[in-house]
Amino acid sequence: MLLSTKGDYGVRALIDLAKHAGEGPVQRSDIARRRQLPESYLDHLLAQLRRDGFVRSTRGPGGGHELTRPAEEITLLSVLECLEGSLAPMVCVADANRGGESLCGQSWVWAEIYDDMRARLAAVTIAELVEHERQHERAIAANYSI
Amino acid sequence: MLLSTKGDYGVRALIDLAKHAGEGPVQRSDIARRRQLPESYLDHLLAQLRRDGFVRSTRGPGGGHELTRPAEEITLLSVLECLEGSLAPMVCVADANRGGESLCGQSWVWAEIYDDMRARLAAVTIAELVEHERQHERAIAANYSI
DNA sequence: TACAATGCTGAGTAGTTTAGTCGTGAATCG
DNA sequence: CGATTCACGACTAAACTACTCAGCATTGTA
Ligand code: FES
Ligand code: FES
Repeated sequence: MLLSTKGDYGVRALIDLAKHAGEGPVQRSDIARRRQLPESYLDHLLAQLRRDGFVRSTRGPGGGHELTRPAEEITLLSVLECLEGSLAPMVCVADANRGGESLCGQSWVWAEIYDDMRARLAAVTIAELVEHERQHERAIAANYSI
Repeated sequence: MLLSTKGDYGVRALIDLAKHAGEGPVQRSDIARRRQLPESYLDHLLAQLRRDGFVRSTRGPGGGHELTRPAEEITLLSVLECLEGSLAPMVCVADANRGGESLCGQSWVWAEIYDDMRARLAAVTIAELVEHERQHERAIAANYSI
């Protein structure tokens, strides 16, 4: 039932990019270090994200990666489906065969769960995750400053 | 993200047992044939279900498997967790470390999704699935009789 | 132009998981 | 006893995961 690490890692990377948006390209090595990801693995994830138009990359010195659009417009759902493929918990509720007859009498439950899940993931943007993180940092800072 | 077939198969088997409850032990081979499951695989699933107290088995001629309690008391969640282990979609939201600090800023989303999912699965019983199946059968029958 | 910094790509890989099969043994009924 | 049924563990092929690595392509700077 577990997602692979790809989705998690990819979202972490995009959060990092969003946080440094407007400061020019961010390098792979910086993302990897800050977010605790294996750099050579992150490489592949960024490639996929680029293919799907989430990021734009520039080579050469001073190069790196940037978001192609504001973080407010990037939903968690779109990122995860880019990196993980379909998030369907059962083959019979995958997007392809939604018209097909219910095979085993429990598929309707999974269909409901899947719809819920997608709705929740579609309602969260990378920008919100960045905001959450900033709030969390402020809370930590406040704790120490008291 | 996909569940393994174990959960699906196991639920199918329990639906079959529930449907024939009160008619004495049901044999593996019958379940396998009716529900289109590989019999020698079903074997392992029934073993697990027995270990966890969902079914009781008797050997010898006329032996087979029966539910230990009414289908109304068996939730989908309990069956799936028996056969699949934890259904957590991310390690960081697994039951073990629910107290642990959020690691990467998106775990709260997954925690919400996981809670939703468990709630939905806990709200459905094997008895309801049997009822659904019976209604479906009646609908088919009605269609043909017209 | 040389060269260093950076990203791009595909091949390879060790370990794990999935979805089973098979064989042997144990219990039970007649 | 012998047929029937479940019980259990060993085994396996195929797929997937989470990587690493080597080599190439592109770009900025001196
Ligand atoms: S076949 Fe899809 S839930 Fe059983
Ligand atoms: S570490 Fe759990 S969602 Fe990222």
